[in-house]
Amino acid sequence: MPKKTFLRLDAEKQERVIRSAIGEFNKNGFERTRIEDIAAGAGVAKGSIYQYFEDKKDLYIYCAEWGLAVFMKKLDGYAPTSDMDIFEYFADTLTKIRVMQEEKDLIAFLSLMTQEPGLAEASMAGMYQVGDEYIVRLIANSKRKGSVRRDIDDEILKEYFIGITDRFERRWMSRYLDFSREIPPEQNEMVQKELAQMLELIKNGRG
Amino acid sequence: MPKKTFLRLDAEKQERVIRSAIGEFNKNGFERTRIEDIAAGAGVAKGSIYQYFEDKKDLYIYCAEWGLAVFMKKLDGYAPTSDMDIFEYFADTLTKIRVMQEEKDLIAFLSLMTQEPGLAEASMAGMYQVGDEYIVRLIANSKRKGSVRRDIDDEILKEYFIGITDRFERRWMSRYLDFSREIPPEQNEMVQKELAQMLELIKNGRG
DNA sequence: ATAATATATGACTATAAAGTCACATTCAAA
DNA sequence: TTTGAATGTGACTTTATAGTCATATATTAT
Repeated sequence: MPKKTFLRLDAEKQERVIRSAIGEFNKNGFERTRIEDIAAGAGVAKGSIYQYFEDKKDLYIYCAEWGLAVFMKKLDGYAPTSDMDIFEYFADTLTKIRVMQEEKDLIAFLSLMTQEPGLAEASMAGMYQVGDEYIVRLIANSKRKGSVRRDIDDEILKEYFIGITDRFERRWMSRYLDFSREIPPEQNEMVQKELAQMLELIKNGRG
Repeated sequence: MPKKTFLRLDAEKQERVIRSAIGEFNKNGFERTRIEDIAAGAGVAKGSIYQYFEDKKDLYIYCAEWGLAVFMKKLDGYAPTSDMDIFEYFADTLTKIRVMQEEKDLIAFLSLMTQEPGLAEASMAGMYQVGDEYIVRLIANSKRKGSVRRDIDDEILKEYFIGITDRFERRWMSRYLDFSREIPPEQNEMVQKELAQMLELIKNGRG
């Protein structure tokens, strides 16, 4: 838990500190990250970090919570509507990728977090859960509408969809990491073409 | 590179040291692992570790290489034959899971390795490549035989198959982690049932 | 049996970075 | 404009553990 001093800081400075920390943790992992570098990156003195947080671990955990909250808020704008079909949802993957691409540092941090032993495991649970809930809802909607077969267990369908989409999202996302802002149109076309093939496989099978 | 002293040790002692190191690196990550603990786990003195390896990093890299070699050898017995169909291959997933389950520590170590910045990235490449090559060969065989449709790019098919199977393998593997040796038969039945549903989705589609 | 060489050990040293703190600076209130 | 509280700072202290080394023990050669 950050100290009250940190919470009284103006939002801009808070974010500067957290983003710097996330960047460093991301680059080096928890142990190899030096508080001094985080401080330098945020343009404050090392001592200040200790005015804000109990210790390095406290800072890390706050980064996790903060990052998770920001990420979830972003994702929220991409939540499936109550009667949305899973295919409609996937059709718009490009938007999702773009949203995530804006926060690539954050996402990299969140996914590395899962590997840090004994730090923020608790915070993580929530993250996966949200994604899972979306898929579960979409499967229910789709079964109701008849666009997804009803003879397969929901659990299996969930794993199947997550397996495929995670893999492709990662693949596509990595294509956008290099571009800072302007994305060449052929990039988008390429993704759309691959997406179409992916959906085709899901719909008509025979791998 | 280990020192010659280490290489002259009898195989049993070498393995004890490496397995202990892998266990510790696995549990704590590179930085948080104490050489003293590795030594204790292997039943040798801390100083001995430095008779065997240049430093901690040297030991880590050797663990990576050793682990990779062991893993590949195990996997080798599970390579697809030159005319094997991808569905035949998947049908026997249970064997693969069992083989991997015997080396769960090793596998956990190898997959965490990818996250350690600047240590054994080079060694990793080989690992993924092998799995990829298997799938590529299986896709070619299957397209030839007609059990996989020919109108989808190999690259897309590869991502699709790896996405699904990775996800399910992870799921199933985690079920076997708790059991040390005797596996209740209903466990195997459960996996077989899920596998059947997974294959059904791949074959006939409609998510 | 003796010498020479290789291996084992754990108390010790060096070092890097976490965490502290006395003092400086800024801010807000009266 | 003075005063008290909050915030900022970086030189200093502490701590943890990587890595060393003098010495002991085991092994091998002659």
